[in-house]
Amino acid sequence: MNTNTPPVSVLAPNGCCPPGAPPTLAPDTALRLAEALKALADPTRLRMLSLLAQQTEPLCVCDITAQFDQHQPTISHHLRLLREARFVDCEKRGVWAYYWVTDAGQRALIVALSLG
Amino acid sequence: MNTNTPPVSVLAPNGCCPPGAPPTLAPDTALRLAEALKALADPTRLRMLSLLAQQTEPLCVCDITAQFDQHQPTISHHLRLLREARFVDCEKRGVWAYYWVTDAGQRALIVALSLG
DNA sequence: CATATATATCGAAGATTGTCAATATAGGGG
DNA sequence: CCCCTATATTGACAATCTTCGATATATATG
Repeated sequence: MNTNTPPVSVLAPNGCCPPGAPPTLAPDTALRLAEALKALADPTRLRMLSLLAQQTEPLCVCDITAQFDQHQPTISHHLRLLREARFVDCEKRGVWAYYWVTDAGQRALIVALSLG
Repeated sequence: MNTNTPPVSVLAPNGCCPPGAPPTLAPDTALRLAEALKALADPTRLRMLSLLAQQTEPLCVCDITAQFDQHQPTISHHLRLLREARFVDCEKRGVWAYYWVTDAGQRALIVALSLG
């Protein structure tokens, strides 16, 4: 189907939603979704999530840092944003901090990748 | 499953990907995905996409503008970003510009909504 | 042609974000 | 107790983003 011509019908005639159709987005829902999307909308964070999602065991920050060109505070900053979005979680063991992907983080990554 | 404890196994032991598992993200792929996610990561644009996805017919800019609290240049700016991301397309008829959601835009909206 | 209207573009102000150097915190080893 | 190392936090700066007023463009109408 050619999306460069106006569609005869896209979704939801008369406000009634056909199967699989997104309903109208309430402003507060849009805000919440936008926040989750912002946490994903950075190449470094996407790669971090991908890296963590491939691990059998949680990774410590120094191993994560080694995979990127950015400096340690920057990595720490991105990990914090991912944590605040509940896409990763962490645990301190001695001097080290170990990170892993949450269920929500895995779903988010799969969702992001599906954007092609 | 409790995501607040380190997982025994998340995905991809030894770099081998289990069914449905995201592969490592190449930097250029991450960049491209991040750009698409940025286009989605705004409450106004999410609501615009949702509004357009519900229409049987393309909507003209003045009708879109009427649904939001922002001024016309702001709406025009957001529509441009959605267009550059190929999530919407438009056509001029006389003085009016009519917008509709592309296939990619519909997929993106569904994907965004699936973030919960 | 003059005017009115719909939309886009420009330019600027303010907010947010990504990055890093410097510093703080805290655990482990001598 | 002192030092070394791993990580987090702070503060600064540049870049990017959102928004809006002003203006440009283009079409229809009288």
